[in-house]
Amino acid sequence: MLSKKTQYGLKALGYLAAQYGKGPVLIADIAAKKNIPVKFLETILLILKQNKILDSKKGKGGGYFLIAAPKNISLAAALRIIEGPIALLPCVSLNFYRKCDDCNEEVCALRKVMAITRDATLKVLEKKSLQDLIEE
Amino acid sequence: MLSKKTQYGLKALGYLAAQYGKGPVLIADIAAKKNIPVKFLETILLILKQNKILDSKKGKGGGYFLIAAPKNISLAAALRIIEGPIALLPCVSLNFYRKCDDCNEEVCALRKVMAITRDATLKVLEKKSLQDLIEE
DNA sequence: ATAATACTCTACTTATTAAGTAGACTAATA
DNA sequence: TATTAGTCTACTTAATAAGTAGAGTATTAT
Repeated sequence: MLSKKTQYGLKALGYLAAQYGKGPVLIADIAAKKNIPVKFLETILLILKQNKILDSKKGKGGGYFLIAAPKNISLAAALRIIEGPIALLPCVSLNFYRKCDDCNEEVCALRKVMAITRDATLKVLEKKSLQDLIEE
Repeated sequence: MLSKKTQYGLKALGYLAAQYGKGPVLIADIAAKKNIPVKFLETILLILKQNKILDSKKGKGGGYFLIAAPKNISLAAALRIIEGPIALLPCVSLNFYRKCDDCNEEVCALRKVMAITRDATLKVLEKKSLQDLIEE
């Protein structure tokens, strides 16, 4: 299950996607509209900025905004930044690979199944984008 | 990511699948072969027994064994018992549904995407079984 | 019967992560 | 230069993960 942090982050991104092209949006605005604790949201947006999904402006008229068009940012990319690995086991993660404690990766049956599962999940998440998080 | 508990549980089930039909297997045996802390494994196997995946016999010649043939137990079923929900959000879980805090489920775009993701993941996990966890 | 075997159950402990908060600091604008 | 608004460091609290200890109960062999 996704952490609250990730859920908040994706909701915020959906809101910013809807406002794309309309200039910076206040943290407080997003927090209010999406029912997210302001201080918590600050840290989430900062992480997204450090990872080149968002940019920001300080001072009056400032706020956060998407660097790229919503349809060009996949949910997989967003998820990896906020939540971490998408795979169910570290040893089949494409972006956060870690070796298993002591199973032989060539042989491990669990690994094989989890790699297939990862592919199925990724096929959806790589295709879907922030565009798909925009509410009517 | 799956918890250690779940990884241990699935490895143990894979081992029991390989021994299916050969009578009870000792906890200590499984633990030794699969490098799992014995006491931890005890609690995991007990949960699987309470959920009708395994049965056990006490005393000499005792141990744990699968109730049904490995190919008749899906990974989805095993995962749900040990790990819990397979979906990424409580509001799209088929077996562990919980309402989201304050988003409108009819409208929520995130929910829609996560339901599609769940379906893709389940399509694999429902089809794969303990048979697929048997090592050559 | 009874000793040995092996699962069962209650009750911990310890470490890590999740979730959120407080407050000072820095940059941009009017 | 005052106001606005994001940035950064450093907490706190609660929950969950991961594992342990030890007594109890059922079964089998002698």
